[in-house]
Amino acid sequence: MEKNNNITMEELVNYCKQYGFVFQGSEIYGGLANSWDYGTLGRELKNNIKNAWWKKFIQENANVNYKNYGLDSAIIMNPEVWVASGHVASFADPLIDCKKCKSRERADKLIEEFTEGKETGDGWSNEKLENFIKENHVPCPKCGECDFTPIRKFNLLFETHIGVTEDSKSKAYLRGETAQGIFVNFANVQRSMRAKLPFGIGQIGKSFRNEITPGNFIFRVREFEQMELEFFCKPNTDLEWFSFWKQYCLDFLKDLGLTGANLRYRDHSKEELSFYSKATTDIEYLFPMGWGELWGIADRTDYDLSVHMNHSGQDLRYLDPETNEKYTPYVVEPSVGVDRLFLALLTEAYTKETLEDGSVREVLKIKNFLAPYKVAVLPLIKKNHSDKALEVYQDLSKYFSVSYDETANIGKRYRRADVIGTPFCVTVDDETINNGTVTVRDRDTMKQEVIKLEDLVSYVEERINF
RNA sequence: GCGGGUGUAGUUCAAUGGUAGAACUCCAGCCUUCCAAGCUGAUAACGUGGGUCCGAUUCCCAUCACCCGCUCCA
Repeated sequence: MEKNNNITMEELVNYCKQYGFVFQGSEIYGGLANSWDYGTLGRELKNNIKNAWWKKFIQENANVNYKNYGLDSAIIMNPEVWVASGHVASFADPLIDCKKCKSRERADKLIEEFTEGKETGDGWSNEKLENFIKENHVPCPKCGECDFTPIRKFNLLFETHIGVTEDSKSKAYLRGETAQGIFVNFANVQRSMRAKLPFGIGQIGKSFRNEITPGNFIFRVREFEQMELEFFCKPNTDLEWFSFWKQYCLDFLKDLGLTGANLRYRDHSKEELSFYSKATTDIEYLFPMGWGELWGIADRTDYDLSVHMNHSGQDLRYLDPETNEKYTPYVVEPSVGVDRLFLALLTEAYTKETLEDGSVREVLKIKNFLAPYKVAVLPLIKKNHSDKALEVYQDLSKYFSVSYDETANIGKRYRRADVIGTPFCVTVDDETINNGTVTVRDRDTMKQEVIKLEDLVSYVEERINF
């Protein structure tokens, strides 16, 4: 299987732990499966990723043909939202285990395969599914036996209760995607922003899914962060916008520093398409464990707004001011996981570089605007220059995320900055005290430049923009 | 969920049924006017719970976690 050989997953996990990007969740209690905590540098990187997305998908409106609006909706919503969206029903796959070989199967899929598609098992009760399997001796595809456990439903939505009593009336769900918060607020945003089609609503936030099989470090976890844009457009213009956003997302990824060789589109086949979707394309990245979905771009048609209209009884149609027609907008959804993007960026950026003298330099070659720290301030000699260096550190901290390091010799401190991707090292020496100049050293070229202290902020500012 | 592997310091690796060793890292100090130098010192580990045993990091069982492969994937 094809893999990204730049770094193994194990090395990446260690790197993240060592330098404070990602820690095992609840580590002192033996961990909790598939939960990870973002450390000091991880939070910076994650935040920079989110800011970049927000800038490109919400803030910037260079294209006069549309406008995108921001939103931050609640994680816990009225449970009817999830009934309407179909999550309560379809997140509950009917799963059975083979008692002989312990493999787990979907009962409806087994029947579908067994009958070669004549029966799909869709919408059947558990009893009906179980009876059909027993009566027809549907075999386990692994071992051929027909000896299954009863059907168990695994609801992928996390359940919780509102209020202090655990009665069924108070049942609520943690959102399984941020998208529904957008759909239920479609009319609110449209009205309050006086928005005209086509327009998008985007938000960044945590979502929760009881995944059957999580794994691969932060690639698939039960608590994750999404950046979703729901782009509303006139019916029959959806495929154009679908193509548009496909390209826009790919360009964005390249702007973040992912290389084309590690990116590809993968169109969903008809069989694979979700029931709501007319077309779906994944942008996949070549992770250390192989190709994996990074970004899903889906043409959701008018499915979402329609089901919410039906279920809530509210009119969510759009009155087109040009034609005076009322219609339900179509939706194109580019949806990307922050954690996956984080993983992709570290996979891409981590570099072991052999220098001319044969020594090896570990360096995180990440774009400047994504780097956790923009500048490292270093006194050349601790006892001579740290007072002045601390002054510089304090001043720069007003503008950027800055680190300070006075331990060990200057070369070592340069390397420490390299390994976490800090683009600039500012060294304070006698010249700083006497002439007000500092040496700025570049992470990628390892070249140095002497500049005036008063020019430092603008020097860095010019080089860290997205 | 299945199969395989691995759990010893922050990291990489040793050894051992009876006081767990090292390298790198980190920290303090010395030295040092620009790319992991050197010297001195300090901190730091047997995933968790049972069992066998006089005694378990070592053997056994369970469990937890991670990695690899499959499976799955709104």
